[in-house]
Order: sequence, then C-alpha cells, then structure tokens
Amino acid sequence: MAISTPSLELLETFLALAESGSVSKAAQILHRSQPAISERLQRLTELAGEPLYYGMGRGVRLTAAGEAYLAPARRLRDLKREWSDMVQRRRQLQEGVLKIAATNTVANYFLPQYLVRFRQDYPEVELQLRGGITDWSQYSLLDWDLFFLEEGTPMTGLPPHYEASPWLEDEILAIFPRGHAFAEKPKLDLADLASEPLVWREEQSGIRQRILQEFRKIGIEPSIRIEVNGVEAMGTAVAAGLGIGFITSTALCHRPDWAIESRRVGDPIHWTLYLVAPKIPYRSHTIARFLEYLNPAK
Amino acid sequence: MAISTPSLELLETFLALAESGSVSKAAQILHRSQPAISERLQRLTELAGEPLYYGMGRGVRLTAAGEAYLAPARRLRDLKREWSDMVQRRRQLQEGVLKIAATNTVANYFLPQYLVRFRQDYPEVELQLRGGITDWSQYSLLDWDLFFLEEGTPMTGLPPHYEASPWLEDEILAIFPRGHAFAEKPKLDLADLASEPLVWREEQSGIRQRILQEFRKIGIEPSIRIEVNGVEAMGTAVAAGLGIGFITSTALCHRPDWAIESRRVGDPIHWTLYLVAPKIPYRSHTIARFLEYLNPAK
DNA sequence: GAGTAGATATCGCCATAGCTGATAGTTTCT
DNA sequence: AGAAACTATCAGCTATGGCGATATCTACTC
Repeated sequence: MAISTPSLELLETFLALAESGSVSKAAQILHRSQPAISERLQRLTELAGEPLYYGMGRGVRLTAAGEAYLAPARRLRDLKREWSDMVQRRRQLQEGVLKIAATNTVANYFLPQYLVRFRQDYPEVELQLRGGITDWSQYSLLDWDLFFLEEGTPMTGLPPHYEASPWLEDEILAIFPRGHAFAEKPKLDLADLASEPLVWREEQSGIRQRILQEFRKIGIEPSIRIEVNGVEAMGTAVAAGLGIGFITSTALCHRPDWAIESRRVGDPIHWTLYLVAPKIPYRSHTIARFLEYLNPAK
Repeated sequence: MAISTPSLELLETFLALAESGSVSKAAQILHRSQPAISERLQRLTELAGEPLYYGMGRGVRLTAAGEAYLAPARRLRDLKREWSDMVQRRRQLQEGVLKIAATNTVANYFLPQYLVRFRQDYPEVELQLRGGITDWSQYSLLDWDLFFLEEGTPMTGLPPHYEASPWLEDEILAIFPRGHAFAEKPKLDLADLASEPLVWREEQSGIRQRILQEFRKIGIEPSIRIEVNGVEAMGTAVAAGLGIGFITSTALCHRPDWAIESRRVGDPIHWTLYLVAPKIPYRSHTIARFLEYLNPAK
C-alpha cells in the first residue's frame, strides 16, 4: 500500500487545529471556511489511516496518534519557514555569491571601486573575484556570473543565455620616459611610433591586439621585440627606458608615481571593455543588483 | 511582499530536475507530462524570485541560486520521508502506545493472557496497563484507550465516542473453608447463605454489587459485617474461616492453592465484564488490533 | 430533563489550479 | 546545414478543493 504524504498545507492545518484546539478556530487562523478545514482534516486522517482527533462538542482533542504526529509536523513547518527565510535573505541580498572573472588589468584598475561600494551595501554577499585570466577557453564560462572581455579578444563561444554589452570606453595612451623627445609634442601619430622601440604586452592582451589593429590600418606590421607581462611590468619597463609603451588612461591614473609621461596617439585610439552577464531573465538577485552598480546610468 | 512557500510536490519536482539534469527526465521520474513539469518549475522560479536553472539545449543546469536551494529542499524531502515512515510503522504496529485501565481483578486475572500474546506479536508497541482502579470518576477516561467495567458498576458519563460491550461472561461462585458443611451440597441457594457469616469485597466491587442485587431479588438485604479489599484478601479470609465469600470462577482457577472449596449459587449467578473502547471510526491501529486479540471470535 | 448555544460533519455548487496533447522555438551534434 | 533532442507555450479539459447552507451532535443551563 503506497503511503502518500500530506501536503505542507495539510500539516499546517493539523498544527492549527492542535494549537487552537478547535476546527473553527483553525479555520479563522488559516482564513478559510470551517467546512474547508474540516474536509482537509478528513483528508489528513485518511492519509494517516487512523483518527488523529475526536470531537467533544466544544472543540476537539488529539488522540495518541495525533500527538505522535505533532512532532514531525512541527519539524516540517520549521523547515518550511527556513525556506521562506532563505528566499527572504536572498531577495534582500543578505545571502548569495557573486563570481566574477576578469583579466588582471580589469580586476586591478577598473573593478575595485565598484566592488567596494557593493560590499559596503551588501556585506553578506560572498564576492569571488578571479583576476589574471588570460585564456578564457581554459575555463567553463558557466562557472562565472560575470566576466569581462577586452576589445580585440574574440567573443565566440559565449553560452547562449549570456550577453556581452559595452561597459566602459577608454583611451589608449602612449607612454615614454620623462625627458623623452616626445614630451615636446601635444599628441603623437602612430607613424612616429613605428620607428621607435616599442614595449608590448603579452599576446592575449586586448590592448596589444587593439594597437596592432591600428598599425595594420595604416599598413604597418610592427615587429615584437620587447614583451612584458601585465601593466606593472609595462610601467617599469618604460620608465627604465626600454621603449615606448601603451596603456589605458584609467590604468595610468592609478600610477602617478611612475617616472613616465603620456600622450594621445592618433585619432585618438579608443578601446572598449565589454561586460558579459546573463541575459535579464537569467539573472539572480545578486547579479541584477551588482549590474546596477556597474551601470548607474542605465 | 509575502513569500509563499512551495509545496512539497514542487520541491520534489525541483529535486527530480536537479538529480536527473533535464525536465523531460524529471517528468518521466514523476510520471507526469513534460509541460506539467515545465510549468511547475516556472511556478517554483516565480516563488524564488530568481532563476534556479537555465536550459542548454541538452538538459538544464542549476544556477548558483538553484544550488543554494538544493540543501533545504533535500532536508524537506527527508522529513517528508520520515513522516511516511512513521505512518508505515504505525500501520504495522511497529510504533504506538496502548493505555489500558482496569480494576485489580481484571488486570490480574483476566487480561494477562491477552497482553502476553499481543506483546509477543507486536513487541514495539508500548503497553501501559494501569490496575487497581476503584473509582473511575477520579480519572479522565479520555486518557485511556481501553478500560473495563464490571457488571454492577455504573456506566454513566462515558465519553460519547466510546462504547461499552459485554466482553466476558463468568459465574460467581460461593467459597468456603475446606470441611465446611456446604461441601455436602452439590449447589447452594442464596437463601442458605443469608444466615451464614459473609465476607464482602470493598464497596466499589462489581461482584459485591452483583451479589447484593441477587439478594434483593429475593427480598433480603444482607448486613455487611466483614469487608476485605481485593481477591487475595477474600481468599485468605475465607480460608481462615471468617465466613462465606464470593469470587468469579476465573479468579478462582488462578488460585488452586487456597484451602477452600467452591459451589454454584442460585440459578447460577452470571456476571458480565464489559469492555469500553472507542467506537470503530475512532480506533487507532493499535486499539483496533488489540481488540481483535480480545475478541478472536468476532 | 428539556431547551439552547456552540461546534463539527455533510451536501451541492462552482471556480480554478494544474494536467495533457499538440506545436513552436532553441540548441547541440553529425 | 540538417537532424535530433529538448524546453516553452497554448488551448482545452478534468477534478481538486473552497464556499454557503444545513443537518447533527455535544455540553451547558434553567
């Protein structure tokens, strides 16, 4: 004989009966009519196979069987409340996880200000920031809530429910050591730079790809002689006089200490950072809220 | 914003999805059509307020939110199973309580054989036998599953969902010391006894009331000079020669060691023991089964 | 004891939640 | 690019469960 379990509603009804001591009062508590509750309790009795209470003219009283079922019923109710609490906490962002993946450049120079403000408002949300990603193909993109693509990086293979949108537009500046002859000029041309020794970022760098693309526009294929890893290395290399480098203006603002100067290049060279996030219907509360912080305008 | 909790069915659906990895498979597991499950999951998502999974062409995958809800959902399922198990155990009498109240006479001489057999078959049921009840009015009858009334005891004030039915019919015998002149007679008349010294049981005794009733039938109101408490005292008092006593034949059979003899009295005098139990729709599994043991014929 | 107030069970009706089958719209694999 | 696998949506229907009215019962009171 199969035993079908009563619904939570049935158990709530039973508890209301047990705690109020009468079917009518239980009906009031649950905002139902008395016959409705009466019927529910009959259903419950049916499921238990034995009577759980008996009427006494004034109210009802639980049988031994009823008393026995009281404890598990209460535990089920408690667990149900636990669920509600969890929904509540997640809605109010008192609980949750936010997993972000980014390159070192983005993680170090673009994101921190947003993360700090978000964390102040929602300290309970667990922030997982993974920087230093160079090759997206090595990661399962589905493991991340948010990630960033630099212009010049291929955008193929995105999971279908994610979408990429331009997030920040920045300018790429040329940097050179203090005292370099370029300091005389208000702005530089790409053609000027082609004859100079150039310091390049690593191959996966969006900046590098973007600059190469500009060179190709004017028919130049520069040779890569000096290659450094990351923004830091770029700064020190250029300051040391290894050559001319390229850097986003945002990153540069963070390091006024470097002994370098910067100038605009070309038209100038704009560079866009793309934000990849789940499409709207797929966003958790956490993601949705954090995106508001990232795009206060929208 | 009110948070309504999903039903257990919804949670089972969610778990089936999580554990099978696809809506269709979950539908198979739950023996429902695929659209039904799809709709259930949408309802669940609605309740959570954020997506719990996303489709990927082949099956679905849980979001971080989905993973977070997995644990409480599992706990709820476990508790649900616990309930089912409890129903099962109670049905099979692997769990339960049976509370019986009786007079000493019934508890000591009539019930033990039934209790022993029941206990052998259902050792898990907790038997609570309360003997020595003399005055029912002092107890809340509702606290007992079963109790016994001796003929001659008033049956008023029974809770309405209980019913009394004749359980055992026994004969009341007169007892006297070995060597008494009554030993000559094959049977005795009440009138013979009226002139003898009589040993009486305590006032609440059903036997005493029954005998008095018989005396009154023939117009005799015997005086109560010797009163003893309980069957044991009756046996020893009569053996010692204090007078003629009355005892049920069943009780007598248990004490062949007493130095007494017995004879039928009157027509003879029958005495009925009534069993009081909840009416059929109010019987727990335990009560119902034990009654089968008490009335193997019926 | 009879009457009455208070409480529960039953009945008929009705709304609607939820299931089914068909179909359209995706994504993945070959 | 085509086929297979899967999910979402839609229209229609069934039947569960709620409501109001009423019957029935118990307990209290005069």
